[in-house]
Amino acid sequence: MEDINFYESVYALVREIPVGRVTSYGAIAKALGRDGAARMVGYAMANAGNVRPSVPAHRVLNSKGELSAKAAFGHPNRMQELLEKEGVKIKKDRVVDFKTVFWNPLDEL
DNA sequence: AGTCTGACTGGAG
DNA sequence: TCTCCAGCCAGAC
Repeated sequence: MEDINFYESVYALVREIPVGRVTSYGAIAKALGRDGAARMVGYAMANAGNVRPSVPAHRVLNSKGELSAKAAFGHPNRMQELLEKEGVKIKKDRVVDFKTVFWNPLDEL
């Protein structure tokens, strides 16, 4: 994935996230060989809404498993609802059993 | 080329 | 478990 833009790489990887699983910005950055560019991943996701095909941005959380992006989903509970609909339990804006639901692109891709 | 910014991160208190 | 802080990187101006 070096022949395309950084953003496109991010979107492509995010689209690989299995339903019912989540990952972190840092994990994605590292998987793309840009360890430390976690902030950039988040910045790229901010534009995910305009990208086609759609990107399951709600499956990308910060390293603590918190829904740090919920504010960008229109309604504050939208992101949580999407995740719970896929089987991911949320408690106080945080994924329950984050370590278990966590999807590591470096391990499983 | 310089400066600012952000859906982040890991460590310290 | 929570808050604060400095370090990070690519893109927009």
